[in-house]
Amino acid sequence: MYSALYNHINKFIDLSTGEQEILASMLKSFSVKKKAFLLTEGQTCRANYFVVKGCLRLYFIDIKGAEQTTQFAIENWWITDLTSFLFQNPSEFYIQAAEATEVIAIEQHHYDEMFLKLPKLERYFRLILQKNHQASQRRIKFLYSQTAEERYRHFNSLFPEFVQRVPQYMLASYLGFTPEFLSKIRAKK
Amino acid sequence: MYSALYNHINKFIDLSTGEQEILASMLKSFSVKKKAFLLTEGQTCRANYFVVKGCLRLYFIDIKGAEQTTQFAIENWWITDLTSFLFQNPSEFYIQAAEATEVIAIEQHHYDEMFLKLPKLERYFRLILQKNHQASQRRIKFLYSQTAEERYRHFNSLFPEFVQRVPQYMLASYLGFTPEFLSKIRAKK
DNA sequence: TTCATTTCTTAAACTACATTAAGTTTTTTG
DNA sequence: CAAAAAACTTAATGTAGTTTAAGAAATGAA
Repeated sequence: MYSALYNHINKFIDLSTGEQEILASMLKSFSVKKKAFLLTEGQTCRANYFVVKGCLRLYFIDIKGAEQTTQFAIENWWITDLTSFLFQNPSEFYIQAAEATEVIAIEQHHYDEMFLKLPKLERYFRLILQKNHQASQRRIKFLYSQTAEERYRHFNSLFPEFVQRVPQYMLASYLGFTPEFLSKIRAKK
Repeated sequence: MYSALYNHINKFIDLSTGEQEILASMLKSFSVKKKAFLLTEGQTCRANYFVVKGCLRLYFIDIKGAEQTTQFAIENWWITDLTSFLFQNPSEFYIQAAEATEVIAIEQHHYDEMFLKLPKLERYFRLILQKNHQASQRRIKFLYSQTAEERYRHFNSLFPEFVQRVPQYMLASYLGFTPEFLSKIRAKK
């Protein structure tokens, strides 16, 4: 049922079968159709989502009405609007499936309970959050260090398969420019 | 000696006097003069730094030779180049004191040991990293949602005292524009 | 308290990227 | 598989922010 998550957890800590069962009682697993939403603006973010298969994205709508993608999550990544999730207040973000996606969710009312019942998971989530923090530091450096064109070429060389996987307008907003400009860059060469 | 850190930790978990002593054996505390470096490009980041008093900044030098500030840390914040710290490989960043600063440091060779000896601290650092992740999500949204001028005015209204505290050229690079443009904005009104 | 260094300001010329708008291609859906 | 919707392209025009360069002000050191 939740083996994708158990496998991931076991890369970082050892979770016994008994502990897996306790964890299972606090999880949900389900499919999300392409373009369906797990969160929309104004809603409270109910869960922290682990992607088993597929791709989710986190975005918001800016003042001009344009979608700004701030994060993607593919297989074995967690994604949520952390502030809305932790404090159960209204979100300014959307979480949408960029592809048909299978997720495992831990809802907020189980989140604290999980750490009480399975304190081992403190370590797992600390390590996951460290990876997230590394990713954020890399991301910020990336955004500050290059022009839009360089950012696209660099991203494309690092993750060519991912670039193929999502629509260009999502990628353009993730990289911080317009779809029109992305077209222009691609036409160049 | 380390009371600023103990106080901070005790906001999140309960650490006994005995546990504080164990922790103390893995910490160092020292002063950093204004403009002095805790890390420079090419060096391996030795420690994770907790600011007791003062202000540190994390920055890198971009292709054009300009300093790009990616993070500030004031009282009660941790700062490090996480990738270089965790994997002990050469950093592309500098960590510099923006003011005379007192820090508490945990060096890499004590970091894993700390979690073995004091597993309670898994929770503390998980919660700290959650706060960091919230801050990153806010930061990215902020960078993507507004023009340079709006970013400055917004930041200035949120943290007026901090804006006074650091040189404008550091702030400009943190907000993603040039010092000249910041001057222009400020002259406007 | 003076000299040197660092930081900040001003302004003109420039450019990377946005905007707008129309047309084309691809994907989705009944 | 046809029609509609979504995604992508092209190109002209516009602009927010950069670059360069020089001078002014503030800060720090001796």
